[in-house]
Amino acid sequence: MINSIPEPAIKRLSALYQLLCRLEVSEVNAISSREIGDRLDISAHTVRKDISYLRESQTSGARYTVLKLKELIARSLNFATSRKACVVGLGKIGTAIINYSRFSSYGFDIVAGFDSNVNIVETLPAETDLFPSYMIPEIVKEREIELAILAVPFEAAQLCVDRLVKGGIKGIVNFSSALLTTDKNIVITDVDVTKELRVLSAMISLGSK
Amino acid sequence: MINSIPEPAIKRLSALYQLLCRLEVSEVNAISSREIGDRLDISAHTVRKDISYLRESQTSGARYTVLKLKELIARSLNFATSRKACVVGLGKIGTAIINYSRFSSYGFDIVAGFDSNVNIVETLPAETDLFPSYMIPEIVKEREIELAILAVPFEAAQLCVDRLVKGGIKGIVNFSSALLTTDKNIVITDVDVTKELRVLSAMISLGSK
DNA sequence: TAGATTGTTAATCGATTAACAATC
DNA sequence: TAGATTGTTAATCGATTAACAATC
Repeated sequence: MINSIPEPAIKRLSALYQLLCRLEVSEVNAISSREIGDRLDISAHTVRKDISYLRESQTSGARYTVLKLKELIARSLNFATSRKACVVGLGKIGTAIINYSRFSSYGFDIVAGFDSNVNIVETLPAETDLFPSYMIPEIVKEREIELAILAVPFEAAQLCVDRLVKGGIKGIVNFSSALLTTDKNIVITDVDVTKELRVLSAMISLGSK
Repeated sequence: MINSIPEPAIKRLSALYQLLCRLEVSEVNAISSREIGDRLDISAHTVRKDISYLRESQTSGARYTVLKLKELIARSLNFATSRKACVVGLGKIGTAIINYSRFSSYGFDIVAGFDSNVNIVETLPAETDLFPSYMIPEIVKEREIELAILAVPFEAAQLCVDRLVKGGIKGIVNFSSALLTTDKNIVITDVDVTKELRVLSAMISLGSK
């Protein structure tokens, strides 16, 4: 029933969740669909429509209660239960991510880091357990890691993905510029600065937006 | 005429461009829409449709010549002329990006780095000219910088954006987790690991894909 | 030539926008 | 109560998929 939320709506709802967390900190109690739309740069219609995907049909003419709406999204999109994650590749990006302490407060526990260079694994100062890359399948399975942040060089990316999949990974955030191939049931998001710059560049040139 | 390429198509064409660059290096000469589709995880229909947005109507039954198609995309999306970019915020992420040397070979010249901490600006070893943040408007204007990579902490983000806009920036890749507000004619892409993890998490839970 | 493949028009599918009754 | 706002159905808009003639 709740199953069929369109992917664009999931993305917007994730952004909305983030906004609600911020509002909660600033002690804002209620917000209208219009205000949300202004902040997130989408229409108020879309905001209400997106929220309606989650609802168990209870009509109301009052503005959204920040806390309640946050809870509703958390429940519907499963943000309440925390997930285990790992970082693969401990270069500059990987190290920056693994030392970014705020993940756990957002429901993501980084429980392992991997690098092919044993030297790095042994000497890097980090609060997280570090392992050599060949141990990925073993550790991912053992610690029930569901998500991976991949920050290895281009050439090493596919091998790491295969190892992660072998361990039973469910989703990957890909910081390498490699084009990865996997089973359809593993979700991958690509984060590629060069690609983002290109898209921006094209949009500037074409004036499309 | 060429103006009206839908945004999803622009994104896919940027990915295709990247694929073609790779194929060129591996000395592949020709490729079919089906093969492209397999690699990019989209349908062959979509590939052909996307390419048709660029074409000056010249029918052909032969597979795409890698080099020609690459050139066509470069010409249509303006990837040929290089653009100037800057990095704002020289923490771990910012430093990693500014020292990533390959941007220039992709048509992006990073011509300045900024940080609010004068100490960092003076001592950081980098090949790029570094400046204190208050000089952003001046330098952006002077050097005709069109793109910015924003990697400052959450709290500082909006101030930096305002300064960039003052200098006449056209596009921003936002690595901070802040929700930025600006004129409609400035293009912003958000790169937020936490948000990506959330979206992955939701998609895993809902099984939607 | 025959099989394969493109380029593009038409058909379908899905998301966004509009509208409005129900509610605060 | 009256003005504002939600939740949801219906209408619109746009992108993806299908189909097929033109071409290699």
